[in-house]
Amino acid sequence: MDRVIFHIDMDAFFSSIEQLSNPNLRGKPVIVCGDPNSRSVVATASYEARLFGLKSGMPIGRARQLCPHGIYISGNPKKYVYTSVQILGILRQYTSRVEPFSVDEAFLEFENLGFSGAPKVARKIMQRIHKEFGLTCSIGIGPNKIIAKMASELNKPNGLTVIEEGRFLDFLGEKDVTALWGIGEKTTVKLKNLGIRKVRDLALFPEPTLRKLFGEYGTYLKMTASGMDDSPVIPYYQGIEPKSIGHERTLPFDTDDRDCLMSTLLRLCEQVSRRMRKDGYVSDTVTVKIRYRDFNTFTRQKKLANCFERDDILFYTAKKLFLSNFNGDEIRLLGVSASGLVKKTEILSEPLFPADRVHRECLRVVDSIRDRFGEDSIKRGGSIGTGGL
DNA sequence: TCTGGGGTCCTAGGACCC
DNA sequence: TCTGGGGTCCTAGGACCC
Repeated sequence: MDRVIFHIDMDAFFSSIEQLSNPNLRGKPVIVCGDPNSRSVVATASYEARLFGLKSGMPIGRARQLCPHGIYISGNPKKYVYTSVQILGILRQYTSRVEPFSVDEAFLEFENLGFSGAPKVARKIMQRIHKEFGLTCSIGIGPNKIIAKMASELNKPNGLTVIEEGRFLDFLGEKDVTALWGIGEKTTVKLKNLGIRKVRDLALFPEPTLRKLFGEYGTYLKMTASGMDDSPVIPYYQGIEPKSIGHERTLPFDTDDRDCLMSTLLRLCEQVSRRMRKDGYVSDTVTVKIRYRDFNTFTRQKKLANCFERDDILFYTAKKLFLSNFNGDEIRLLGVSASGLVKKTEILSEPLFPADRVHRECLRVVDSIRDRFGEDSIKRGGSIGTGGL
C-alpha cells in the first residue's frame, strides 16, 4: 500500500498556550514576542490579532500601530517545549514514524493506512489534542512531505485537507509561488521577472531554463511546484545531530562602546559554551557575526587546530575575530556560533593538566547554579556593570 | 513599519596539494 | 609565451525556514 504522510501544524501555538493558561487572555488579540519593549518581532499572533493584519515576523512597532489594544507578552519557551513533547507522545501512539519538524509541527508516516483510512485517523488525532490540551491543530495529508505540508496550510485553523497523488495542482496551481516551501522573497522576485507568478506557471516552466538560471535549486523549484518529493520521514529516535550552536543578540540600542560590546560578546560566548557542555559537544570552529546600524551584516570565522569546549578559548578567539574586523561604527547586533561539532564521547575528554580540571569543576558548579536559578543568577566579572547588555 | 533568534544548506573563490 | 587538472579544505555570504 502507498505511503501516506500527515503534516500536523499546531494553530497559533504560542498564543493559544498563553490563552489557555490565562483565562483573561481568551478571545483577545494576544501577541507573543521577544521582549515587547525592546526591538523585537511577532513570534505568534492569536487569531483575534490576525484580524488586524498581524503576522509572524512583523516588527513590534508596526504591530502596535495596527493593533494598539493588543496584549503583548514575551514567550515562555520552556512551556512550549514541554507541551510539544506531550503532544509528540500522543502522535507516537498512532505510528512510530514521527518526525518532529519544529516545536509546533510534525510529520507522520503510515505504511498500511491508505488514503481511504487516513481522514478518520487524522480526525481522531485532532480530537485527542483538543480534548487533552485544549489546543487545535490543522492536518494536511498527502503522498509525500511537500504535499502534506502545503495541504495543512489550506484550511487553517482546525482544518483537515487531503491531497491525493496527482491532484497537487488542482489544489495549489492557482496559489502564488510564495506559498511553496523553500521559495522566499528573493526567489519570488526573480521568478516574477520570468513571468512566473503562480505555482502552475512554475510547474509548467521548462526545467533546463530553470537549471541554467538557478543551478541545482532550479530542479528543486520544478519538483516542488509539481508536488514531487522523495525526502524521507526521519523518526525522532534517529535524532539528528546539530551542526552548530550559536547565540546572537540585538542590543537595546546601537553602540560603538567597546566595553559594552566586549561584555556582550563575553556573555554570548558563555551561553554558547554552556550549551555545548550541557549537550555534550566540543567544537573547532568559531564564527562571529556583526550587524551595524545600517543593517549591513557580515561574519568572520576561524577554524582552530584543536577542538575546544572552554568558554575562555571561545571568547579569546571570538574577541580576536571581532577586534580585527570591527570598523568602529555603531553596532546593532552581535552573534557567536560554534560549529564543527563533535560529541564529547567520541574523543578522549579527560583534561590532562590540573589547572584544566579545576576549570572544568568551576564550570560544572556555575552550570548547576544557572540550572536552578536561571541564566542571570551568576556572572563572571567581565560581564557585569555595563547596563546589563 | 523598521526589521528577533535559532538554525540549515548551498555556492563560490582562493589556497594548497599531488 | 603561456603557463594542468582534480580534489579538498577554509572562509564569506546568501537564501530560506520556523
